[in-house]
Amino acid sequence: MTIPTSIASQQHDHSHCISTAMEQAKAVCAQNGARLTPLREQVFRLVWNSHQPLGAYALMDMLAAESTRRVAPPTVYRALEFLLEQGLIHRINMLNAFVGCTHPSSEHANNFLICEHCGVAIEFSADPLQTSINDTAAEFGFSINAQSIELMGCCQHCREAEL
Amino acid sequence: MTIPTSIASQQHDHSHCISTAMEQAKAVCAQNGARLTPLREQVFRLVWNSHQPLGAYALMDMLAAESTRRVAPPTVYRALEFLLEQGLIHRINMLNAFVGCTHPSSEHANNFLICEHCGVAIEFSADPLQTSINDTAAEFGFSINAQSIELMGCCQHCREAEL
DNA sequence: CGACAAAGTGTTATAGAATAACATAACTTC
DNA sequence: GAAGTTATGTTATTCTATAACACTTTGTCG
Ligand SMILES: [Zn+2]
Ligand SMILES: [Zn+2]
Ligand SMILES: [Zn+2]
Ligand SMILES: [Zn+2]
Repeated sequence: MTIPTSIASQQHDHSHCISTAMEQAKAVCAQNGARLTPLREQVFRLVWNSHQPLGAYALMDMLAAESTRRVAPPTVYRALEFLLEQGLIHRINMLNAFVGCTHPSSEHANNFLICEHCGVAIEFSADPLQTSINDTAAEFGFSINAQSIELMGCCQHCREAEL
Repeated sequence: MTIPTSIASQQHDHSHCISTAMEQAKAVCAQNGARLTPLREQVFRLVWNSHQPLGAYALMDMLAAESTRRVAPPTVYRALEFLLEQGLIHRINMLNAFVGCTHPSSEHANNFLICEHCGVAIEFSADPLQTSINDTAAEFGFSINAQSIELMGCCQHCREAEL
C-alpha cells in the first residue's frame, strides 16, 4: 500500500505504483474535502505514467492526444496547481517538471535524487538530513516555509548498466 | 577579504561586499585563464547590486538603462552562463534568478536560505548537512553531479522587524 | 423544484524565461 | 598582417506560465 522509492529506476511492476498512487490520491482528496474531477484524475494518471518528471507542455500534448478536444495551457496548469496543493505531486525546480508524490498522506519534505541518464526522480526523506536542515535554519534564526532539495546525478541502475 | 553570509539581510556596508566580490572575481578569472570582459564585469556588478537574486530580464533592463545601446536576451544570458561556469554566481531555481556567490574561490555547495519578505538569499554551507546528503546518496548508490538546496521562509531580520 | 452561489473548465491573449542560428567585432597567435 | 579563436550583436523562435473573461457544472438553501 506504499510505494518504495528506491525501485523507481529499476524494472518493476509500475501498474502497481499507479494503482497505489490512485488509491492514495482518492483518500487524500476525500479527507480534505477536495474534488478529484475526471480532468484532474487524468492529469494525475499521466504524471504517474512514469517516475520521470514531466513538463506541463508534454502533459498538455498527452492530454490532447487522449481526448479529441484541444487543450490549452491553463487547463493543465490548473490541474497541476490543484494536485500540488493536495500534495499529490511535486514540482522539480531544476527541470520545470512535475512528478507524482510517493507518500502523499504523511508529512513530506520535497527531497529528490534525479538521474540525468534515465530521468527518474527518486523521492527520499532522511531524518539526519532534516535535522541538519533544521539546525542550520535555527542557527540563522530562519523559519522555513518551503524546502527544495534536488540532487542531480546518476542513479545506481544507470551506473551499473554502463559497466 | 571574505563576505560573511549572515549579514546579508541586515544593514551593512554593502559597497564592501561589492568590492570584495569584484576582487575575488578577478582572482578567479585570472587563475582560470578566463576573460572578465567589461560586459561580464558589468553584469557581475549588477548581480551584486544587492543580496536579492535578480531575474535575467531585470538584469537586461538594468543593462539597457546603463548603456544607450539596446540589449537582447542572449547578451545577458551569455554573461550569466560565463559567471555560472566560473562559479562567481549561483542560480536560484525556485525563483529563476541569479545571485552573487560569497565564496567563489573555495569549493561550494549551492545552499540557500531565501527570505520571502525581503528577498535576500543567504548562502550557507554546513558540514553535517553535507555529510547527510552524501550519506543519503551513498545509501541509494547515487552519485551526485549537482546539488540544489533552497529553503524559502523568513529571515531573522524580517521576523524581528514584524514584532 | 428553482434560484443562487461557488467551484471548475474553456478560450484567447499575453507575459516571462531561455535558446537557436547567423552576422559582426575583437582579441590571439603566429 | 593573415588566420583562427573568442566574444558580442541581432533576429527569430521555443518553452514555461499566468491574466482575464465566458461558460458550465455542482452544491446549497429556501
Ligand atoms: Zn513505478
Ligand atoms: Zn538512472
Ligand atoms: Zn552586502
Ligand atoms: Zn528577510
